[in-house]
Amino acid sequence: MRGVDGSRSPHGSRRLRYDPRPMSGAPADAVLRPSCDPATALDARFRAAIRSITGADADPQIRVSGNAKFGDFQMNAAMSLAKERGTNPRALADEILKATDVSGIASKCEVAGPGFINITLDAAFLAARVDELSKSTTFGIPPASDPHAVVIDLCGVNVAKQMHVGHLRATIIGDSLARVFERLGRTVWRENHLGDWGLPIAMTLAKLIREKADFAKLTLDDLNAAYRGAQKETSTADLDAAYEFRCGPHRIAELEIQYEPARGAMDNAKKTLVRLQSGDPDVVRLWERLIEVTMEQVYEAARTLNVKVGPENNRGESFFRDRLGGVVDAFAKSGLAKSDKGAMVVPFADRERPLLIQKSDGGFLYATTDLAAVRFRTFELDGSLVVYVVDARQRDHFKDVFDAARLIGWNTTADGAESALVHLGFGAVLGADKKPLKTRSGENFTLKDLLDEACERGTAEVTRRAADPNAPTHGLSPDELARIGAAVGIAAVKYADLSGDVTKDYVFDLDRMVAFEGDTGPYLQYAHARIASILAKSGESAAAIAAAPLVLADPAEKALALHLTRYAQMVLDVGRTLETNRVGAYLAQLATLFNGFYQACPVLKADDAAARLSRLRLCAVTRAVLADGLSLYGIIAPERM
RNA sequence: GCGCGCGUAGCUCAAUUGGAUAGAGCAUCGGUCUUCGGAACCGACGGUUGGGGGUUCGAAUCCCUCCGCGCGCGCCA
Repeated sequence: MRGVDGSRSPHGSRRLRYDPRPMSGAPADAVLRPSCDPATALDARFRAAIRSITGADADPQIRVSGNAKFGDFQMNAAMSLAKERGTNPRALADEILKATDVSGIASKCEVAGPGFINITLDAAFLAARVDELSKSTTFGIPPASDPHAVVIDLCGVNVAKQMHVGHLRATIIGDSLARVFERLGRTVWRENHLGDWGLPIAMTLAKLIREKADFAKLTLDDLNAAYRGAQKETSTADLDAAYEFRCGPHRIAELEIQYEPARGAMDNAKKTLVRLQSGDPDVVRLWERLIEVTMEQVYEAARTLNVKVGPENNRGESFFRDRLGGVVDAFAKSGLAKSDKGAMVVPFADRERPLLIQKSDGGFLYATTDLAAVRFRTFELDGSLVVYVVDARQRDHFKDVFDAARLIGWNTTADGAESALVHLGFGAVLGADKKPLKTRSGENFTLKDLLDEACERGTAEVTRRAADPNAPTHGLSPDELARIGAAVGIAAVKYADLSGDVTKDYVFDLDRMVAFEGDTGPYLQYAHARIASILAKSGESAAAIAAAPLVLADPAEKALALHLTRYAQMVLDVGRTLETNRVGAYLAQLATLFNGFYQACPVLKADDAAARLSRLRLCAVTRAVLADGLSLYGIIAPERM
């Protein structure tokens, strides 16, 4: 089971990175660069100048200026290069600047501070980049160079268990990453590694059979209750402890009698497991019904969340059940696994803790299934990148599994390309008291509770505003308002989660999550709706707007345009770092810059027709980028709200 | 005991991956306001980046150390 309530392993490193093209052999300068980003041209020009001076290929370190007063970009390489050469950084910056041809790109370049080169872009060059971006069907993102697939392990739901707030993260972070890689032109596999096999499921099944439950009418609550009941009635914790602490024979005998029913229930569960494993059609049918009932909630949550997870993504533990023996054999034959106290373990050179892949009773473990899944994902799904969006506490587990996979060479695709195996461990879900929310304590928010609440609050807010006769939403049907309200409420929840560092712990605060003001999902939706409104009111055709020449005269126009051209690089960066919060930061900045532009530059009331059309075009490009960016979070951008 | 992670404004979080004066939102206070959509905009207040030391032109970021909090540690998943 992939449960977010699992009890294993801590965080991944704060900076989660992997080499996106590990064995492709491509030279560094072949790294994808969007041509609509001015930084690409600047990089090429300064790189050439540096090569002419030093004779070496060095990163010119082109960065967006942290402060607008320094211009649009800065080149930072002079300082580190001067250090290597033992020369004066400012003098080297002067030399580089003299040797750089910035004609047609920059209107001003100057050396500042300890050796920065501040660059102000030429307005016409910037306008041309926006023009290029607006004509691109991929928003300027170059075609993917890696033909292999990206595999994303997400959702992590367990059969017979209610989804709770923790599953929100595994689901929407995974889906968002999948959308990013789809935007980058990669083939993406969303893998829902269901906990649908093994003793816990058999225990639940055995209990339901014994109690003659009506499987046709089973609800998820029934399953949940049976799961818990089965766990409880088979527990022999006190007895196990008595053995462990070598209690006297009298005490143990006493407990043996007390726990006789538990032994019986467990025996019964094990017999059910054997029937299930041997393919007994009666048991298999009931087992399938268990999965069906469980998954209904997942599909419903996915619909509500606008997440692309359905039956086609189900590939759970049961899928790998016939491959587990092969996993152990492969490790045994290659000499990587050895017998230890009757169990099979894979030892590691750099640490004490081995990876247990087979129990002394012959049974397989979580790790065995994961190893089978790694092999499937790299060899059969052709994944050169396999991302596991799973609770950060399972870090040690994945470190072991990935290292074992590398030892045996399963981290390669069928054609021999190296696969990056990455655990994206998200932080714990904490309560207002900063303590982890306990699962199965009965009182905690289920995922459904959260989503219902978000949709209700969103609908209430939209309905309240629609009561104003001047509101664009005035007069819409209750159904329509509820549809928009749900989009707003869900946007609030998703944005609150995805716009932070997902590897950090997460304070579950419903009021904050469904806030509609400030740096929120609805703020972005609002900006989108407002732009859509302007475009609709303009009376101009989309074709006329798209063909308008761009004139970037006002600083607010330039600032907005510059940010638009950076969209492609931002998406590439998310693909490289798996940091979904970059999308949110970019979009919030975009909305803020648009609002600044909106404040400073009249659009419909512009002084002349050319400026009006140019500004309408900026609006249109901004709207398109905003909508595409929101789609990377799976957030719907309504025309009115 | 061993291992891992975290610590930034009152609160929730950023910081272009080592760059210039650490930025947003919320909250508080003040302003814009007969509006191209106020779910907005502008401003003020708020910081010894847990403490200390080190590396260098330059550190929230890298190294060491201490403090505090959390997580994990082979026959569950």
